[in-house]
Amino acid sequence: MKNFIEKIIEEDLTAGRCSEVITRFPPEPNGYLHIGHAKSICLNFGLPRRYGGRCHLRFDDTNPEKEEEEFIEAIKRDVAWLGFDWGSHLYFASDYFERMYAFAEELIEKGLAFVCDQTLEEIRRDRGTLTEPGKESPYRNRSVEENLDLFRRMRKGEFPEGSRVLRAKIDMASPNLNMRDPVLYRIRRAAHPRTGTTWCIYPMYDFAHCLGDAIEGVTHSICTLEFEDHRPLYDWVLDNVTPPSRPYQYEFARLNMTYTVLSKRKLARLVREGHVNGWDDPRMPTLAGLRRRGVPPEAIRRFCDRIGVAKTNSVVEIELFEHCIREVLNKTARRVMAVLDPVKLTIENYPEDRIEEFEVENNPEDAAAGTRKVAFSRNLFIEREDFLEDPPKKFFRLAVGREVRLKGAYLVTCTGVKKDPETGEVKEVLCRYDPASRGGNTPDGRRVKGTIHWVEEKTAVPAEIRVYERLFRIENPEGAGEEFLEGMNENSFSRKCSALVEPAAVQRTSSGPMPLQFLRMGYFIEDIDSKPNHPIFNKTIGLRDTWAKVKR
RNA sequence: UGGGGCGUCGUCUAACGGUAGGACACGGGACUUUGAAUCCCGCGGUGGUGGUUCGAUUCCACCCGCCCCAGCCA
Repeated sequence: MKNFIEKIIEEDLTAGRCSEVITRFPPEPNGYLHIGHAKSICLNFGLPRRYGGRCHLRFDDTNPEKEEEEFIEAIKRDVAWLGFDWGSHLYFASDYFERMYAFAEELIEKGLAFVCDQTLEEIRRDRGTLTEPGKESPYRNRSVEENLDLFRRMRKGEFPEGSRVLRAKIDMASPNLNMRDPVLYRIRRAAHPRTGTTWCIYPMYDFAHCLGDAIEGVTHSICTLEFEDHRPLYDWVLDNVTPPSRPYQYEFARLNMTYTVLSKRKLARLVREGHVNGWDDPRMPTLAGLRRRGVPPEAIRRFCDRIGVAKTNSVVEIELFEHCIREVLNKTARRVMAVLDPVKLTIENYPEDRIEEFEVENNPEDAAAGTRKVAFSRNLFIEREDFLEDPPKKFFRLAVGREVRLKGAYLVTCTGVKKDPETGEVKEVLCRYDPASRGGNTPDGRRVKGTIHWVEEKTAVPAEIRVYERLFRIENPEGAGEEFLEGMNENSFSRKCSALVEPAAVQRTSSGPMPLQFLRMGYFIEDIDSKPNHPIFNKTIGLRDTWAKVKR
């Protein structure tokens, strides 16, 4: 299946308009990358992978007031983690400032750019409106010599910030506002993270981006739909200077996802105002957050494959993303047993001092994952929600008089329950086991509907488990404007501080945290805050839960 | 109301002018030592009106709806 950009590329290749595909992923280092960027990254890096060529990582660092070194490093880390390699092609728009400056002088010499002394307010006022043409600047007809002189003095720092700009001389009556003598350069005294104070004039996006593309020999410059109106300006600049190559811009629809905000401003606000714990909070749709949450990069790549690339504004259901996460984790996550909310289970007819070991599989989807041993005794813990005093008809788990299988161990029948006399809370569940069911088998062929997970009291390891839900309870927080915070889910984060996990869950490997499936509960991964004496796990995502639907 | 874009199952996305297909979601069933996974089956769509054509999602006209643009942000 081909998307429209791939069709364009195939035509270009066939027609000989280019011999290889050179793309670029051009983030501005003013925030962290998120799942929406992943769509662009997969597209830009995927195209040359498919058709031959390369993709550059280019930082669009033309606004020193907003950009930071921290973001540059974070972005590199995230792109690499996603699985893409820019090789030696790491670039910065700021590397081209000198050459861009020369192109600006070329425009001035051709009478196609002028230095404008109007204030910001005057420029705005004279731009006109959507329905009325703008008014030409009184400085529009300065001589080439004067413009050159003024522009050079702008560069030297002779004028205060905001006092003058360089503008393209195009058409103040254009129905496309971007063509009404757009600003090309402005004066900014801020220190740039890379060029420091060597420059005090900085090129605007529309001037810098197309030239960056041309300098790098980019063939297909792919961006999002909101830049469609800028394409005439992209072309104008390249058509009016002598660029080293001639790239073309194509636009696709950015990703939107239900229950998620993806605008950089809103994400930055969540971080700044402390609604989440940083850019890598596991509830964040940032790549750093998803990584910490335990989402494998492969799942993100698959997701980007499946959502496709088109020009239709769309909102992808988060369920598709969740499906991709489960799909990958199901094949790769080691199974272990963990009880998040423990209640004692005592097997009355099992000897007090006996300990058995059972061999269980590490991943039924992957025989190569092998098996491990789990300890079993008279005293266990099970999930509190797996016992019900007053069970509904279709409840397959434990209740007085009912039999269930303890995964991998024995069948047990519930004989009673001990409760706190004050609160009525269940303190302990009592049962008797069937010695003939060792390993969870039923020699007599009887069928048990329920199989529950458990941990053994003496060997279980206490752990903290951090449970994350969707950050927003409303489907379209992005559409809620500035009030999007009101759509936040107050229960998006909770801790299970008295969880118990089997020892295999905390076995460390040298290659970083491994995705785990806590049997019947979901996928989890050890958090970076985790310590050997205080293991912490993040819930990546729950298993599909048909029972939850039956209950409803 | 100027300009630019976009309308296909609930959602996302395909279909040289020739049987509207896939994925997710949803519903049902089989299987199951995870109420998971897996496997079957089902559900459902071309914004509207005309026109061209043997035949239109595709071409044309008009209409309707949605998105983007008035930063010295990107």
